[in-house]
Amino acid sequence: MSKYEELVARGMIAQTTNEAQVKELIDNGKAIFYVGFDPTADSLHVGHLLVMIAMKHLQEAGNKAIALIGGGTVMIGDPTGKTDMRRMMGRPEIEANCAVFRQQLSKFIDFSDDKAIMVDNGDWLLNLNYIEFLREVGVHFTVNRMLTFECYKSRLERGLSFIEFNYMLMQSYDFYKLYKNYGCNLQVGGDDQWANILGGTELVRRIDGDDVNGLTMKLLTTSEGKKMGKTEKGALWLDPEKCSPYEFYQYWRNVSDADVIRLMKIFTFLPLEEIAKYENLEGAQLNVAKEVLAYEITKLVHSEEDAKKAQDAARAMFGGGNAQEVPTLEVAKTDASAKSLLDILAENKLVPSKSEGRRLIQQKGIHFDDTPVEEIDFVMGDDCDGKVVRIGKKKRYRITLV
RNA sequence: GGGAGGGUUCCCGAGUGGCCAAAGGGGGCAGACUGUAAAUCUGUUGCGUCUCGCUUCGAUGGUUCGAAUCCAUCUCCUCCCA
Repeated sequence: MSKYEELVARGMIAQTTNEAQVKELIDNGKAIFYVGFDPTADSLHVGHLLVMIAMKHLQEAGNKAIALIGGGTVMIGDPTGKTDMRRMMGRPEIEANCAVFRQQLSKFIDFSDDKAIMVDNGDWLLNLNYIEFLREVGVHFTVNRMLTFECYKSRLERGLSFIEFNYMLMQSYDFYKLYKNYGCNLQVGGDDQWANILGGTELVRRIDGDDVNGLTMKLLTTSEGKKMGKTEKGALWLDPEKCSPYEFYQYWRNVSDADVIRLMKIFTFLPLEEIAKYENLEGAQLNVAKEVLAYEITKLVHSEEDAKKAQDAARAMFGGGNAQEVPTLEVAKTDASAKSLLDILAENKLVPSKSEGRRLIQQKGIHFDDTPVEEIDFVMGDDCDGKVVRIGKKKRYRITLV
């Protein structure tokens, strides 16, 4: 099975501009492909993961990767799927984000020996001359054509500012620049990027008469059609500081039955034949598949060691065993019998507010040492060292007196 | 520039002087049931020193015993005309 066929079989590919050409490029290691990341936050998140995995697949097949950081486009803001305009960001913030992205991306793709490069479109976008840009790029776009794109159509109802309307030109220009400077011949992105990618391929064709291609990946949704990767805290971050490997593991461990196999094909590098073995599992047996899924992805994003720890912790916690890997909660010796458990939890931000915590206690959602906490002002006492506090069903912390 | 209609709690959306911390739905959280799943049922969903108090309904000021609701100014959004 060729690489392209594998990607299809894994259910990752949504659309291509020219399937035969794209397949030919990828399977022969001739693709010089780029993926854009807008540095809107200080970490990548699960939404980026799919395309990062795709990059790894493509690089393994011998293709050269270009990671484009949108230091320029981020100042415009992609209107696709957005209701409001993006917040404008300052350069220092953007540059800091770029550094993090590079570090996170390097877990997936190999930047050594020019096998992959990272560029910032701020380098060419920020100092553009408006008139020149209009003459060079603007002439190739017709408004009527742009308005036929779905992403703009929907925005016409709600209002679309001129600055956002230009996003497509910027991204198209990126493709053109990369094609010129690095011989980039393929853009890879989420399926929501389809229109922007087409803009780029057409621009290259209009200016140079050359064919470059686009490839989009399926958008991640759960079996209920919801966007994946959102947790109560917002996005599911790849940065261990923002989302611990344990939390990360748990996210995947808890996916719906209906999603496991599909996610496994997309997010792990396990051979398809091996995944096929899990496909016949039913009911509770699927938990095995979920463990594998969670383990593999955690290993990929964090490390094998983190994955092991997370798995041990999860097994111990839910299997009833001795959970050494449970995150610890440090409590000052003087507080253990002086302050109520509720206060301590609130101080450590383990409950969003005291009212919320109070509610949890009333609904028997908080357990101390496996017994439900009954009183709002429950105090743990001095012998709480090593005991486990449980908040809700899945959050547990081991008390350590300090 | 002219005219019309709007900005309500995480989101959508009721509320047009006191019974409003504000209906209903979505989402979230918790409990039951389970397989750390889904579905279902129940509870809950501003904050706190919690049978009470405090802060919220675009902003500021005003009328009133009392305002999300009335008035004024400002601001932002949408639509129609130019």
